[in-house]
Amino acid sequence: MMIEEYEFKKIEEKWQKKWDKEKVFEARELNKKKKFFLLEMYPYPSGSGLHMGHAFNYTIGDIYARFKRMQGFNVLYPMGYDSFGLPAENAAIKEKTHPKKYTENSISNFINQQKALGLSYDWSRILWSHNPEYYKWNQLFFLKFLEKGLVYRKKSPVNWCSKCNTVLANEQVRDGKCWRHGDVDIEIKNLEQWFLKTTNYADELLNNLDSLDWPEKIKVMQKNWIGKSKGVEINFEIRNPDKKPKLMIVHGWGGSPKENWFNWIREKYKDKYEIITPNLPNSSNPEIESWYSELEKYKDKLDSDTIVIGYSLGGPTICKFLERNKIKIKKLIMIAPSSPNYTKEHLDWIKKLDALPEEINSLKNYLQRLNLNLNNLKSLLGETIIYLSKDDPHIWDFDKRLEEYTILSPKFKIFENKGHFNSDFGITKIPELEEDLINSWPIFTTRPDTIFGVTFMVISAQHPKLENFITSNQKKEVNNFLKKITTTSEKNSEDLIKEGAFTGSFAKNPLTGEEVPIYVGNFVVSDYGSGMVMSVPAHDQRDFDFAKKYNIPIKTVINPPEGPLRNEGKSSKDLKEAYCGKGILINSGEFSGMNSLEALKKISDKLEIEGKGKRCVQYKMRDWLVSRQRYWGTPIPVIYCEHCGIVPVPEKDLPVLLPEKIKFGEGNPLQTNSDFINVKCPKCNLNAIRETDTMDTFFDSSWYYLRFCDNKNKKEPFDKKKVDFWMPVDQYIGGAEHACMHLIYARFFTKALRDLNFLKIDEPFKKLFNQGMLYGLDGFVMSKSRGNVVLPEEVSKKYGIDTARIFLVSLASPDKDIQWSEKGINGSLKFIKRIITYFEKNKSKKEKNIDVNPKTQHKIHQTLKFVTEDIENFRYNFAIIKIRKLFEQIFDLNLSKKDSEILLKILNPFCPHITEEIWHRIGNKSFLSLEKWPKFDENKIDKKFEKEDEIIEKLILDLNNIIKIFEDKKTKLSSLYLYCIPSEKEIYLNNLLDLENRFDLKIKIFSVNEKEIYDPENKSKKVKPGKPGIYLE
RNA sequence: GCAGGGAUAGCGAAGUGGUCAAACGCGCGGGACUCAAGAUCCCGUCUCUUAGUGAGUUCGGAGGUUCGAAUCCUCUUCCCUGCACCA
Repeated sequence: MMIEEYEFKKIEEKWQKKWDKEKVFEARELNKKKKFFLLEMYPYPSGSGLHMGHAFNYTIGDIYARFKRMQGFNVLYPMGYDSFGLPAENAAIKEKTHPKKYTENSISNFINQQKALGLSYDWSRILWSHNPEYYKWNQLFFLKFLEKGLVYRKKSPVNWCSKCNTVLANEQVRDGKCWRHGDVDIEIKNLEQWFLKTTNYADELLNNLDSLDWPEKIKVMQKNWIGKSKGVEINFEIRNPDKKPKLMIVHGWGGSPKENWFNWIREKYKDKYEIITPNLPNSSNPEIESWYSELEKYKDKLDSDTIVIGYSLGGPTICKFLERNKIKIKKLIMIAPSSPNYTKEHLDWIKKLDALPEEINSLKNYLQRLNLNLNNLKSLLGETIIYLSKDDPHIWDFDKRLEEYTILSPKFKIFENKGHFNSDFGITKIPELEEDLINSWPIFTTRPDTIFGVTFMVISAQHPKLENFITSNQKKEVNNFLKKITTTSEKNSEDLIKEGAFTGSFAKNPLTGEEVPIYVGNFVVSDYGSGMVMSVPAHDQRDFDFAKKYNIPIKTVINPPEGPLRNEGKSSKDLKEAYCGKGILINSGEFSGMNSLEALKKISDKLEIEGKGKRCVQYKMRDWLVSRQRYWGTPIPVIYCEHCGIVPVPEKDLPVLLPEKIKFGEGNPLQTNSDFINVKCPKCNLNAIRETDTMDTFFDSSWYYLRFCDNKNKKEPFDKKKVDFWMPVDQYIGGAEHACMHLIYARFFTKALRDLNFLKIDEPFKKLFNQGMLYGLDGFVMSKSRGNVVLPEEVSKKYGIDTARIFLVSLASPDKDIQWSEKGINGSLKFIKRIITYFEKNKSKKEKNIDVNPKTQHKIHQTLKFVTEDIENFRYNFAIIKIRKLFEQIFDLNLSKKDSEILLKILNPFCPHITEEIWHRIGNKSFLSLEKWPKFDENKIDKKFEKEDEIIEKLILDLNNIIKIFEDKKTKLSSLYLYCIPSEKEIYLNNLLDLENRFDLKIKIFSVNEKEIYDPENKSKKVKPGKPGIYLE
């Protein structure tokens, strides 16, 4: 049966073909066996093919799959390709070919290379994301998310990579650079893009982490990424001496700007607001167009800093106006608003009115034409507050009215006895309105205990509302500053000096009443909290640096619990740094003397009671920007219609196919493809255009594991029952680089799909294993461009793929990064050869003289036990060591067929081809890969053998030492006399033959208490337990 | 700066209170086999010493806790990975 090295290749191919042909590794939904879903992160099929790094990766998974399969699990171990994406598109452009052709070529190379590694995938489950049968479901999910409000479109500052020619998600920006192009600074562009509302699940994503069996490192990374902080949102009243914000008041049907409550507001707020009071048509003429034409006059006056009050019918009227003109305002206050939509009940109610028939008719007409789309309106309103009274005679169904407006997520203020707010009391009797008319900004802080130390505010230089703060006096200074920070490209935030400029506006501290200046600064993040911070220079290092630079007062309000008082005998100029710790409050009014923790609670309470703030949580995590301005991805299934706005592609029209005939040149080829862009609007059937952005490829990889459960389904993304059967993934294997991207997105998807009733589970990946990275000879990550790739084909040509597999996993524990080097691979080859030799020898011995020594049994079963545990826990390196040791120990023994087959079985996951071949050659017809994993017999394991072994090993060591000395003296030895304590005599007797053979000596063993003892040098006196006396001659 | 992980014999890499001069592999040295080479097998591989022993110095560096530390604590140097002005 002699197997020679040159046969390796032939054997590998032979078994790979057989496994394929007999569908050995195909998974079925069988309930008899326990399921086990093992998954590796599906690879991007790189054009440069598969290198040793991949081989390392997949070997780790394959060993596990084979192990679990033999253990009797119903294993699902699939493979697919993350085949959309920028690199393929770029490579195709470079090589003047089509991305599809390029990608499919890469995939088929990948498959061949993977098969050559002997990986036991269920190839029937293969999938690739550029397949319309796959990305169709991306589009479906997108639409479902859109319906549920989990997808939205927003204009906001986004990250733009000039080399990728597209926007990037937050997660894809590192150090202000592109994740793919370390040399490209990210530009911030203000674009309208599609976002996935990942933040909806921020809390669940965070909380569930504890329940996951994942490496601590990944969990910590996700925790930091989500970045939850608890604090208080404090309202600071803002004053721009130059410019009063606008307050528009829209009266109701039959009203006029002269109403009593309106005069009251004008009087009280004339200093704080520029008050706009459109005089709308009266009740005898509620013609929709005439109302609009009046409002139209004020169109350009309204801005993002404006507050609008709409009373009664004025509420939905102003809503319609804002929606129609897409005007963003800061706050909408609706008092006793009419229903946003015309309904049957509405009509019934109108009929009951004591009004002229013409009036009723025109009101009916008005309402019918209102046709308000609250969904579109929502994004235009910064904040919405709705006043309702339960006894309002104009509301026919109170709960329904609440529900109608819920879509705007307003703050409802509910009263019991205010009627339609137009009684004799008038609206002046609602103190809450005053609270809503404060022109304030919420400021998030985790340290409300330092609020008495606020000496200035800083708004982000990137803030979209920055303009509202700049006074004409300060315009020049601010613009100079803004220009400076966009031109200096010291993006390394490490060295970024805190800079800013005074905007001219002020903010009023809600507790002290003190006014402090508002600065614009380069160190404030625009989309965290409200983009403005309260600065307490005495107790925050950043604020301190800033205050020093611009000579802003520093007010100490906390003394450290220990150490010198900070405010005593020291002017702020003497302070060297901020004190950021806890302590005792000073200079803090009624809170002075409390410790920080107590004050934090008390101050928060006070702010909440007085309506000046509220406790809240903030997350660092942002919503996931999924639009990409590139061709090679899933088209976003949306149509823009001039009349109907954003219209989702109807589900029946899916998939929106990515056109194959395209021209690369300037920008995204979809934009220049008229066949693709021009469509009829599904709603109104007029000409419309398609969205030309495609989806981030992380969208594809967020649910591919679900498709593996049912990859050929043409009717739906997957059969729910099949997903319920296989999911969650029992063991996921992949690199740590995806901690904050793929692994968060996939978790988000699972939760979102759960809430859309696609599946039941909360978490997709029960266990996660991070394999290490394989570095090239030069110490860098393997990549073709670096020229340091090692191809598995080359290695396996020299040594065989089984050798390579064993070598890779015995180098180090699989979670460690390793550097490739062929150094040492000979050891693995030697081991393979040893296995072959052993079975060759064993076979020729046939069934004679079978070793039945309990010690041998102990060794086999002990090893079996360890190896099983080691593989289970990904300690492959240990498993190999233990198997090697066992071979060493039994090499010369003639084991029973059953015992020797145990050896083959436990080796199979590591070197499947050669073991399968041996299995076959020793006369088995079945596939070794489908054999049962041997069970160790606890009864055969006896620790006493371990001790015995130790003693004998030591003896051998000693003997070797002594013999060497004699050899040096050229003395020939023939006899060995051993003296031991009586209880150990048996041990030596058991090993007598072995020792005699080994040393070619005649051996006599004496117990020290024996009378007839031959001991010329009194060696028996040295005897200790475990240490015999030795005499040689 | 913050968070996480490292530094172990010529190299790779185990080892987280005693059983540790430290698994295993590579490399290297010696031996067996061979005309020879390769392959294979056996032995050795911190230093000194020795009939199998004993002693000393080691686990990035410096201290400490302990009867006892590669392992625990403090400080420190260097390396990697992630995040980064998140209020």
